This record gives sequence, structure tokens and C-alpha cells, in this order.
Amino acid sequence: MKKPKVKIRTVAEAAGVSVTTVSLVLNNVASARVGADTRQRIHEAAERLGYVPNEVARQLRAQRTNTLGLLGDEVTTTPFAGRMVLGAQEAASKHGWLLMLLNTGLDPELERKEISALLQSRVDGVLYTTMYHRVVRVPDQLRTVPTVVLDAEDDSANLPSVVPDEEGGAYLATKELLDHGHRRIGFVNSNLDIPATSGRLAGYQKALRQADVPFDPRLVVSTHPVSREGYAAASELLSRRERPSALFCFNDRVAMGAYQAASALGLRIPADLSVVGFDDQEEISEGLLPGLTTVALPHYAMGAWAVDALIARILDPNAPVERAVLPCPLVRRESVAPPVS
Amino acid sequence: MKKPKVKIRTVAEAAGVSVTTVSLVLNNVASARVGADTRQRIHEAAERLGYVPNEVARQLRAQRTNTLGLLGDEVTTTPFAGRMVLGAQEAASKHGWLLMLLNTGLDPELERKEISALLQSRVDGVLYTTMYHRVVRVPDQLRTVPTVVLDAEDDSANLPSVVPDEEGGAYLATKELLDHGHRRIGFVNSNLDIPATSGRLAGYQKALRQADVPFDPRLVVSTHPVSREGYAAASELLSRRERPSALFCFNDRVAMGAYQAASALGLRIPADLSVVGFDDQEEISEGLLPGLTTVALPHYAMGAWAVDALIARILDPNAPVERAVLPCPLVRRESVAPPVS
DNA sequence: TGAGCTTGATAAAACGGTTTGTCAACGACG
DNA sequence: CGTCGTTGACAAACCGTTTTATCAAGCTCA
Repeated sequence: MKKPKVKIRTVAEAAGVSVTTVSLVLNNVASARVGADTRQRIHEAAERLGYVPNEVARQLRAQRTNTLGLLGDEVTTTPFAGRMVLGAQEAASKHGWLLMLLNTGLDPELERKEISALLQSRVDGVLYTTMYHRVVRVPDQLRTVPTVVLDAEDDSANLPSVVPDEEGGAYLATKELLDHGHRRIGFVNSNLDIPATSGRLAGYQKALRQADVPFDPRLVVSTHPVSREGYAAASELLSRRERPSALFCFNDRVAMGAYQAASALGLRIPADLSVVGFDDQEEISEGLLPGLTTVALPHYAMGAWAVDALIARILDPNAPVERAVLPCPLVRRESVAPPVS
Repeated sequence: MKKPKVKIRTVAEAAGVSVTTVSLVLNNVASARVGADTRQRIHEAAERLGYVPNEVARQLRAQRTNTLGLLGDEVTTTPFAGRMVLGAQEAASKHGWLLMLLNTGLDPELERKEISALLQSRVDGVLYTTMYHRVVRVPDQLRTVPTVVLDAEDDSANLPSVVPDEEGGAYLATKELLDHGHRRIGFVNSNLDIPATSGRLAGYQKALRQADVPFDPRLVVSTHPVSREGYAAASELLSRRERPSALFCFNDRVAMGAYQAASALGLRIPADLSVVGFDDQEEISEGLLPGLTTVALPHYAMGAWAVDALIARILDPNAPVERAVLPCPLVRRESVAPPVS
């Protein structure tokens, strides 16, 4: 229970040298000239005493904390974003930086003060993130600290940001179905006003166009993108006289509803109906039978990219403002097969 | 782009007083005697200059960071644990503390040094957590810093910890089925050697005993608790001559498999079969049709409890070592109904 | 022999706050 | 009129590092 706090001075005295010398040696300062024997003694003393430098003192002196703040609208902990946080965390760790969690609550007035106070000199930069891809207004208080927008785009467009390539992902999904021979491909889109809605529609259309399949607006239905609504939308689509042979679903939850709709209609997947989802929420995509072919959101990669970009900006404030759009890879499972001819 | 760094000295000069006085006034030190007019001037100056104290300097002086480390085996960001992190984060925030994220990677040797270095004086305490409830050996390096074990129990049993009441949750789940009149209740348990397996079995048995329903071991099957295996296990159970009228599933993923098994066998839920899950993973429990009645793991509450306990211990190292077992509430949806008589 | 390098090491000044101890001025009181 | 307590304010020490500037000693070379 004793805590004789070994500080740098302790080591210095043990090695019979000055504090300066210890610091120089332990930090491997290139310009320092210290005899080999002295170095030896210092290292030994430090080792023996179990010396670890006080990081806070260091931070004060260096005017840098090597810490990033992950600031989000309750996001940070949404199950969805887990991998994004992980990507950020591991990237930070790779650079030797730490990640601090900050949730913006609901009271913006209160939050404003709190955040700027907490941020003050505790973090060198901020990852501003949202629960899902959208356009945000970054709080003014962040103007003073290097910031990167994660899984979102700021309206002013002068901050680095990283978002998923919604269009590219939808293109891949649709193309996967086309490549298997499908021509009547239903699309259960969302009815939310977010980039994913328009982006995925664009990707769907692009793939069709490229395959010379005429776009039929009647095959596209919009709905609130949850399982229950997906069930309803898919049921409607699949009950038509000329039913689609495949369904591209806005997300995995919708796809889950589609599975249930197909089951209710006696349609087997993928024999009678092919389905592709979006998001790759593993509880769903892996849990469904058969496994759901879907498009993965690059959460991990986005988190990592954002951290890299942020640290780059901290180190060099004049670094260019990049706005990344990361690819959404197709994850093949068992829900796609050629249509019955 | 100017940054004339307003520090406490700036305020002092602006108000025409000493640094000491500014500190005293701004921190509302009770024992300080400062004239009302002077206070006024200081507050005005601080406000006008937008002064915010440098937190790092403060930490150095106070020898305290008011920061907690959330340390886990990749946990911290598992979708599952999102609400746990949120609970911890919000509790910390309530106390005015911050949360730092640390993932223990895979290389324990490397990790050891890294962690102890990072921990050194950057955090005042550590939340040691795991992906799911189990017994862990807490790394030695944590012996030096106040630690609370979250969603796990340490083998030495001398650290505060908080875990879900597996038995109580299973009891509630089973009782819910019994209360609806079910007597033949199948239990698809996990085959993993974790507290949840034995605890949930105990709860299941306790509920049966209390309802005077004899325990029939043939109604219990063990399997790897994922959807696919759940499907197989449930199929087997439901294909028996005397099939159970209800299924208690180890977790929601298993329940998801059970839904699919029921569907394949032409059994409607809840008319022909009642199902209760465990975990309340909302993507599943809310996504299934009908909604899955399940037992929620108290992730949020556990996170909050752990933070409260940790801060209490930091403030008073002699605080008693509590080991909490938090209740798992039943979440009713639509998957339970009386059996067909 | 002394001027000038080089080597090895250090004292002291930051970094930006908090806290302790001291002190001058002033009114009250004996 | 001295003494004492109170009030209001501040100087200086401290927290644990890093870094700059300085210095003594030894060596080289003219």
C-alpha cells in the first residue's frame, strides 16, 4: 500500500545525475551528448524503480495531449457504429494516440458550454460523428480545434469528412442481381431525406442503365426502413401479377422483413426470390437463413480514415481538406441465385 | 487565425488583480475573502476574454484527471456493448468525468507495457470489461489503479464488479410462459461454459419448480447460441411427437432461428408456439414478426453502476467492495400467447 | 601557453494552473 | 494610544516534465 511515487527526480538521484540528463537519455534526444556509462546507469535505475513518466506533466509542457475526442449525437454508442469506433480507436492507437468519448446530449444550450470546456486543452482534435450518414451543421465551438466529420458531411463543406459510397454500393448490389440474370428487380427504398436514399437509388439506376434494363419506377417503393415496413412493402411488391424475381432492399432490416414476406407467400429464397440488403448488420445478415447477401458499410475503414486525416491535420494545419467517399463492398452469402426461367 | 491564448494571467492583468485572486474567485473557494467589487471585475474580465482554464495544468496540480479508462478485450465496441458504453459515458458525464477508450489487442506482451504506460497518470480509474458476462483474470498492472469489473467477475473476487442476473432473467422468461398456461416448455440452452449457461438453466428450473411443473431434461437442448444452430435445435425439438408448446431460447439469435424453424414447420407464432428470447438485441427482437418477447440485459444500468462504483472508490479508496447483480427485466412483445388446449 | 573545440553534464525557465502562508491596512477595543 | 482581530489581496511554492542556455573540463593545435 505504499506509493513512493517514482518520478524523474527519483531516477536522477538514484543514478547520480541531473533530472535533465535523465530526460535526455530516456527520450533518446539525438542532440544530447551523454556518456555510454551514464546512459547505462540511468536505464538501469529507471528499470529498477519502475519509472513511468507522468503523462500529464508531459502534456502540459508539450501543449499537446495526443488525445482525440470522439464527439457524437449519442452516436458513439449506437450498436451500428461499433465498428466505426473500433476503427477509430485502433487507428489512434497505432499512432500512439488515445480516444476520448463525448456524447452530445439533447440540451444544446447546456451542451455548448460543457463541450467547449471539456475540449479545452484536453484533446488536440475532434471527430464529429453521427448515427448515420447525413449532412450536419458542426457546432461553432469546434471551429477552434481541428475537426474531421465522420460518417457525415458538414454543410459548410470546408471540413474534411468521410462517408460511405452509397451509390457505388447500390450499384454493386444491383449488378450482382443483374449478373445472375435478373431483369425485374424490385427496390424497397427508404422514405427518409438522407443521402442514402438518393444515393442508393442512383446506384440502382446506374446498374440498370449499364445493363440496358429500362428503369421501371413501379418497381421502386419507398418506406420507413425497418423490418415491419419492409415486410409490408415486400409483400405488396411480391403480390403483383408480374412479381419481381429479385429484391434490392434499402437495408438489412428491410431485407429481414422481405424474408418474412417471402416466407408468408411461400416463396423460397433464393430459389424463387433473390434478395440483397445493405449495411451488413451481422446479427441480421448472418442470422437469416439463408445468409443474406448484402453491401457492407465501411464503418471500420471510415473510423480509421477519419483518425488518420485528423492526426495529419493536427500535425500540419495546412494539410489539404480531403473529403473521402469510401467504397461499400458486396458481401456474398446465399440469398442470390438465377431467376427461375 | 489569431490565438492570443488567454490564460489566467491574462485575466488577472485585465482585472488588475493577482493570479491568485482570479483563481480563488473563479473556483468559488469558500475560505477566500475577496471584495464584491473585485469579484465582479474578475468575472467580467474572464467573461469578456472568454477565459477557459487549462485542464491539463489543473490536472497536474491536482494530481487527478477526472478521467476513467474503459478497457476491454475489443469489447468496447462490440455492437452488443453499445448501451453499456453509453451508460458508462452518461454516468461519467453526470459526475463531470470523461471516458477514455482502450482496446486490449491480441498481443498481451506488447499490450502490457502499452496499457500501463497509457494508464500512468492519465486516468484515475479503470473499467475492465468484456464482451459478455464471464469470469476473467484482471491484468496485474491494474492492481495499482482503482478498478471495477464490468459485465464480468474477476477470479480473485476482490474487485467490485457488476453482472446481469442471469438466473433472475431466465426465471422471469420461464414464468411468463408458465403464467400463460404453458407446461411443456422447451429450453434451447447454449453449450458454452459461461455463467449465462448455468444461470439461465437454474432460472428455468426454479420457475418450473415454483409452478410445480416437473423438470424434464429431455426438453433442454444445448447448442452453439447462434441463429443457424438455434434453427436446428428448435427444429428437432418441435418435430417431436409431443412437441413443446413454448420455447425459451438462450438468446435472441437462437430465437430468430426458432422463428424460422417454426415457419418451416408451419407453426404460427404465438398461436401455435410461444417463444421467449434473451438479450433484447433490438435489431432482432423488434425486427422479428411478431415482435419477440425477451429478457433485456441491463447493459446501460451496468455501465452506469460501474462508473458510480468506480468514482466512489477513487474518491474513497476504503469504500466497500460491492459486487452487484443487476436485474434483467422482461420485455413483452407479441410472441407469447396461451397454448392451444 | 593560451585560444578554441568538443564532450559531458547541468541549472533554470518554461507549461498554466492551485494553494499556502504572509502581509498591509483598517477598525474596534481595552 | 497601543494591541488585536479581521479583511482583502498577493507572492511564492508546487505539480512533473522538457528544453534552452550555460559551464567546466579536457584536448588540440598554432
